Amino acid sequence: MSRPTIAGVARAAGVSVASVSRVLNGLPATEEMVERVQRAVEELGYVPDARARSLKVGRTFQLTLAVADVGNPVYVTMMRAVEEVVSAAGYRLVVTTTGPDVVDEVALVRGMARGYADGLVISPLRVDEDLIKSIRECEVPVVVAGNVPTKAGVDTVRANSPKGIALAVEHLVARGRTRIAFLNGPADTVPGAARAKGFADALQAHGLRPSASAEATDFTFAAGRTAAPDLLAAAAGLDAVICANDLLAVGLMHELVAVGLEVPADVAVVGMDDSELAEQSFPPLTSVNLGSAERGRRAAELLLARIEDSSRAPRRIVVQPTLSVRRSTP
Amino acid sequence: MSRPTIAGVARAAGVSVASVSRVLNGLPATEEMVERVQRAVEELGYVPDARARSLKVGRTFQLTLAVADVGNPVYVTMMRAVEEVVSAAGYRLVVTTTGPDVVDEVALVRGMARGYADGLVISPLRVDEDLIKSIRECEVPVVVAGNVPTKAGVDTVRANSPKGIALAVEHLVARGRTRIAFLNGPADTVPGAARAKGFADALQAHGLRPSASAEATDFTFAAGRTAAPDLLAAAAGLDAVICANDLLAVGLMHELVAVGLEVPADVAVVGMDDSELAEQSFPPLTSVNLGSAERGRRAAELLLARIEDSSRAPRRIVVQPTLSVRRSTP
DNA sequence: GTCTGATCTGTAAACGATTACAAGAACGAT
DNA sequence: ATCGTTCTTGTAATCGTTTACAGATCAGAC
Repeated sequence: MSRPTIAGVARAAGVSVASVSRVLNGLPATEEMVERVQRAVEELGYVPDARARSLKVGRTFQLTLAVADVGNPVYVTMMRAVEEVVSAAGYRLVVTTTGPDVVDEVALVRGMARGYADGLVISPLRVDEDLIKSIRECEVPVVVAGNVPTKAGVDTVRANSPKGIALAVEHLVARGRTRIAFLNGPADTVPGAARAKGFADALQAHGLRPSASAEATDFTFAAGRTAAPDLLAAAAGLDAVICANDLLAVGLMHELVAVGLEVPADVAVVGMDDSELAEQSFPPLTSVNLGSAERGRRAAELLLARIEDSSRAPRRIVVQPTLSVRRSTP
Repeated sequence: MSRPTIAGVARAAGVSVASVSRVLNGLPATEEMVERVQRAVEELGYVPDARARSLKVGRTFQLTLAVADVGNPVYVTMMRAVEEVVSAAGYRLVVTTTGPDVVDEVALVRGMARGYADGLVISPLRVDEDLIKSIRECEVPVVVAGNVPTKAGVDTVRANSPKGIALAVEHLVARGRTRIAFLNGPADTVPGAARAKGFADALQAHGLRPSASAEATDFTFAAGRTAAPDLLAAAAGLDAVICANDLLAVGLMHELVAVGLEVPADVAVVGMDDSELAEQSFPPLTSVNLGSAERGRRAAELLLARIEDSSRAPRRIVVQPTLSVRRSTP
């Protein structure tokens, strides 16, 4: 005995399938009709088939979130925010891990044409012409959580990481630190490039020169540890390090302790993302809050809005950073 | 100009829709036929519609993963493992957050009848008769990542947390600690109950009595901090604490430091889950590895296997724990 | 009593794929 | 030349909904 269909309900209730559908979708019907249909639905334990409904209405009530790595706490924060907005609006969330390669991202965006989801939030690490082209031509609405050129003409929600780094530098300078180094992630990524430039500019604004900078091979804890010795070797006597994200910062702190340097007494450390890890690390990490939760929320809202009205002009939202001061800086 | 359908391709190629479908699905066809269809597909940029396909074949090629809280690093680990297996098998992953309430879990399982996914991996915090009933009656295969009674007759993959706690106790005793306390999460959850009992049994096996125990309101960092003072007040002179997960352990360590106790010199701390946080915390946290990645992997494999063959006997897999010793214990 | 309009319900045609079945082509064996 | 077999292709039914359209019912106005 297999699942009852709407036809079975109609038969049981002695009405037409159209009437059943109407009652189920809350369209006007007589009291008696509603009553009969509901009884039949109850009795048979009928549940409408999402597949059939999707085909007919052309919507799946699913949205996709694509991130490079679910292990990064910043994506967890975003994901939670997106999930919240999306499920409140009656959508399910499909989570996809793209990995670091842009070709996989392009393939993903192209694949959206299959229509398994009604929209996409993508947070790309690396962006190229192909990716932008695929996004513009995508069958379903796409919102980019990240930085793409204005001329791309797509909805975006991005952080202002140069400004964030400026906040960090300002804070460090105010506390008397001047020999400031930068531990970046891969510079060929969009955030990596933006943060490198932001760091250079921020130091210049204070009349300082970079004490040193190093580039980790990834935005991960392990890469942070690995890159730390290089950074320390390059800059004798540095008194502060700004890191391109919290994982790198925590990795660095472990190495600092290992070589006998104290945080923040000897070296102040600032992270970025203000993820849960910043609060949990020891000492708790001063971190630039780039608004990942808000970016996730806004991106989801933008996507929902565009699904409602596909003709609206593309919007570019910038979420401003704040600094969460904790004990890793003096 | 909207998306081309299979009919459009057929027209462009001058063949029937059946032939197009066959070529696309790799069924036998002449060289010329394959050639013509592929050219037309290429030309029109045709991509098959997942919604229509789902309706016809009765499969969506999606699987759902339901966890209580995506913010918990242990679920991130599981999720990554599940995603890997599932996407290698050509499925997409729908991630759902159920929250702590069992009624929401039941609603979720019932909702699977809508057929938006071909299977479900659920990791429930709290389990009751209703939930088990809904799982048994579910329209699609369900694998429980967690502990449910054998008589429930469902596929499960679970950890052996009592054994894990025994490992922790053994380790602490071997290092000369005897005044051991336990910081649990909510005892009305399945893992909470199992771990409380495991702790009591393990101490007894060593002829020890619990130094103290406390119950945090959640398995979170914040709850760990909040519960810490109670624990310390209840047991003057404790020399070790085992925590029901890593977040609680890290929360506790922060409080220990705050009251001037040193880890591990004064108090040894052991976490559970061996999540990435254990490695990242300072000092790095000795933690019971309950095999979350492997549990995720096995659960996904079990689900795929059951989708292939729904008549196979339910399997119960137990993943054995190991202890990752780090510097939070002497 | 008839007509108009509004309101409710049913019939049937979609949505876009897969696939059972039948028809046609090709080919070798007799 | 005919027949049977095999292989390829096309026609049309089907999956389970939604919804355009038309038919039925009914109330109120004349």
